[in-house]
Amino acid sequence: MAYTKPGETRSRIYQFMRRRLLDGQPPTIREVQAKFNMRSVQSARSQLNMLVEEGLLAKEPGKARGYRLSGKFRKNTLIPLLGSISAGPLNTAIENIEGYLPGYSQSEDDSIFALRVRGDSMIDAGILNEDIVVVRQQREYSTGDIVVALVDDEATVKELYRKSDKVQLRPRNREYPTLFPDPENLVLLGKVVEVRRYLEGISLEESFDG
Amino acid sequence: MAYTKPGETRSRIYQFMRRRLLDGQPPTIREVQAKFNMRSVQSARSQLNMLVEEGLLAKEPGKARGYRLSGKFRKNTLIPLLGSISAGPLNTAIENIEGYLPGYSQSEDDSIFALRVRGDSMIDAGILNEDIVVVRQQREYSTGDIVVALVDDEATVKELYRKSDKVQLRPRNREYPTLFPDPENLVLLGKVVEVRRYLEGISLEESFDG
DNA sequence: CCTGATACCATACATTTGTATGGTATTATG
DNA sequence: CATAATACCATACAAATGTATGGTATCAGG
Repeated sequence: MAYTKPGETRSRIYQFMRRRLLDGQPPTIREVQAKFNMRSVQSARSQLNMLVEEGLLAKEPGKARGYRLSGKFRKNTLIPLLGSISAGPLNTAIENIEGYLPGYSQSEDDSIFALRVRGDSMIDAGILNEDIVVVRQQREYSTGDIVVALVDDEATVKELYRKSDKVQLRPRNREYPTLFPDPENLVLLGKVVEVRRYLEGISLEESFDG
Repeated sequence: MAYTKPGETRSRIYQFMRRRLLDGQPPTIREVQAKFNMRSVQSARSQLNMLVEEGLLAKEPGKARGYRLSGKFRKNTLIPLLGSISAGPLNTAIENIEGYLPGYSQSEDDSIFALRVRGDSMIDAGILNEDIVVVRQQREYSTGDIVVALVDDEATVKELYRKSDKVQLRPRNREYPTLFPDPENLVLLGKVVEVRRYLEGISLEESFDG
């Protein structure tokens, strides 16, 4: 019986693992074995080990179904949808979580959250009232970024403009005025990295504490 | 030592399970036991069993980490992002999957897929060029639904209008004409239930076959 | 207070699943 | 062809995990 070319099986196993893990159902080694018609557990296991060594997978040794997607790669997580944001650091806002959205996160400690947009000041950027924006906290912001800023204790979505020391928060709707916040009092909660709109009344995940 | 009120622990266990399962890391019974400071495996197990009986959880008996979220409830799944859609049923289109998006699915056998929008004919509905629409196949469509239709072997996103037997596919951009497709040749691929826009160059999951 | 339901515990056992050891066959490459 | 790397196999064992049995303590309602 011919063997597969070196690396070929491993690549296919990785695809399989990836799908299963993203799907929330980590397989056992023996499931991999069966899936690829191997007659020995060890055949599957050694392939998996090599994937770990290559850094494509991670694992918790000894634990059943212990393979994980490597931290190097994007990972499915739940993004908290915050009901309202008041002043203060984000930690305090965690109190009122309206629900969770399934989404990506690049790195483990990405600070990502979601907000529902009120108003139509960004309508020309395709962000409508009631849309949900996914926001990532950052240190640096560039001109042209769509950001969430805290103005008068209220979160607002605007386009950021910077020229030397002056900062502008521009709406994308001619009926709204550009804001010229005092740079020292400007609080940027993060950059909008994604926009979502649910066209059907989808009740998001209830919040959980446990 | 006082016991918790009936139902209280169970509710908290459910929250825990839910989070872990949505997160793709099904816990073992003993993990639940430890999490809730129980001194017996069976304490945790019986609670979990009751959750299964209540229909809140499902399980694969005998399997390690075999608890799942019940099918009754919305569940995180991966939505395939189709590269291009040609004529024919969806099954044939599965060939060219560009990637996967994390998303919800209501029922197990929901036929859901995603498409990247080409063109700006729906710009007034806040759907821009390159946006991604999540589409659910349906039998019935109503006036006002935003649908994906197959016109000349190409998928197009439009607003559906119906009057007696006449069907219109209206763009939401005055520079584009309304289409009056022959009702018999009209192929509706589904209804747009969600719109997404990634503002950063996010390379979606590579497609996998295995 | 009585009673059933519920929350728990202790312990043992069965199965699933990860791990280890030692081997043969095939592929790639100089 | 010689050699190393790789793809596989068979079998055993150990650890993690699910299951079963038989209990005691607390809660809730009449």
